[in-house]
Amino acid sequence: MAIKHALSVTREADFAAWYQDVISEADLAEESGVRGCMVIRPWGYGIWERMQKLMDARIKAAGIDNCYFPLFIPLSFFEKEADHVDGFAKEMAVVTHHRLIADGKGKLVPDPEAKLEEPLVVRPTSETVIGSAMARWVQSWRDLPLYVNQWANVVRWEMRTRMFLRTSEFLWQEGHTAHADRDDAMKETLRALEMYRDFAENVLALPVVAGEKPENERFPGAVATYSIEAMMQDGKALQAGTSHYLGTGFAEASGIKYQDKEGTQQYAHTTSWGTSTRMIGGVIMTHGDDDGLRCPPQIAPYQIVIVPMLRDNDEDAAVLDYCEALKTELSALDAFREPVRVLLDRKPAKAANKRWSWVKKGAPIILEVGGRDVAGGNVSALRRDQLYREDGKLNSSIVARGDFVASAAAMLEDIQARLHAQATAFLHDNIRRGVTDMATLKAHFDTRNPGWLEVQWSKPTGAALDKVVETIKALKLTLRNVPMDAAAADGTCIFTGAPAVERVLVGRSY
RNA sequence: CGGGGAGUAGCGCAGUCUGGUAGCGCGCCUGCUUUGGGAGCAGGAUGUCGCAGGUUCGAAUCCUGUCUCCCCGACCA
Repeated sequence: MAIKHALSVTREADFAAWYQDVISEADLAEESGVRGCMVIRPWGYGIWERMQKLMDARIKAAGIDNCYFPLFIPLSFFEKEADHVDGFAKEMAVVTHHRLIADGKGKLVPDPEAKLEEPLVVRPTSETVIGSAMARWVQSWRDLPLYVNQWANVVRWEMRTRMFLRTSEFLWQEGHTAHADRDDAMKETLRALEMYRDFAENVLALPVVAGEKPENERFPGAVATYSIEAMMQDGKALQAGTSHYLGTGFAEASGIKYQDKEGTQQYAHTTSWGTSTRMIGGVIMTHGDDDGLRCPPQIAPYQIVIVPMLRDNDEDAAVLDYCEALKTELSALDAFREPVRVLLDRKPAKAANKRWSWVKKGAPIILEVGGRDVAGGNVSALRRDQLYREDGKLNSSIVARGDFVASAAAMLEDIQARLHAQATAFLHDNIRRGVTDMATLKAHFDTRNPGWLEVQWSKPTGAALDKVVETIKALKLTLRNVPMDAAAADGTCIFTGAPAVERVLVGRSY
């Protein structure tokens, strides 16, 4: 029997359309009418809140506290760091007036009298404004290292936007640190990278490759940029988090100086690192299936949803009482060292329709409770990661209530583990190694969902690197990163023929 | 920002070429019948046709401008 899936578009038929369908059908987000900006709906925002909570705990565990800096940054701050300006100038929203005036035709227009002396840009990232504060806060070597993090929205006027993956406004956390020397700053850069890798793997169930970005992919103004790269189900790469060692460039631009133990003035070495709402897109494209999202239990706003089967008769009160008691019992459980999050869906709609809406949203476990379950002391349980039986029917199983409650926490942890295992197998199966010539590389990327290649290269710089980038760009390919755990090079560079020095990932990307 | 497509009810669309005052399906509401797997029948509600100008006796339809979305580039988290 053919399975009738909840979505009308399959991943196989049209991955891009499927992605948008999941976002819409799972009530994650929608268009706002403002160019490139989205309305994040409660289920989508709930996922973000879970990400925030668990990421914030990791940041705080590293001894880093939160703070908040202004949305507006004086233009002059940006002009101080040349590479940074080059990188962001083309995509900044600028505030030039502070008042509107009626034009006499029923319209409001910027009041020419209210033009700002110095335009303000809406932050695309906060290195410059935080740098100016750090310059005040850092005087002595005793003030270092200095750590801050902020949760904020930023605006980058991108030419082409996609829900969660690239929106004009997005939500993120940005960590900024200042250190006495390169070693300490680099240690922090790599600590943040490892924090992200751990978060992606263990919270999002998102397998990633951590590594250093090639020179051409560096953050504007950075000395070194590291990333975690995740592989979507269409084989494309998604940069899911970045960590930058900024050298002394930003410190020189902002005047972050300290007196060392010998009494001489030194520039601090700074870092910055961030993760954003883009991760939600990564979760969708990693764990989603043709029935919608499969939300990893750790970030599911509700892990267990109880759908009562109400029939507008006298039985309903007993069913609801049973469900309330069940909810109380399940809420007392712990999974992943937190109370289990349970929702009793009391909306007056048909049970079958409510069930499918939770399937599309990706609630990890859906419990259906009807009069017969109440009478028999059972629940009907449906695992989102095991939706169908082999015959194509829904894989719901009727189990004794006590047995379900006893196994619920372990079941959630099992769902999390299986999603991770499945995605990890996909990642590993789709990284191909051993390709040493461009003809084979080209042929490889001529196939459907080619995944990535890990190739040996000579790490060219400057014009030589530009040439490599140009060559692969013609194949719609990018250099993703140099995996930290890749084997040592032992051959020749696939691009230049020179002796290879390391291995780099090549693939299409979002 | 360049090339292409599109904006008409909550959603998906027809109507636009050939101007005459708004339609279909789903959804929604009401009633009845159903009820353990996305129900059936009947009745009903919902539109300044993206927005702003213009042409015309008359504009969803023709003209100009503009905004937003989708696809392909360029750009990027």
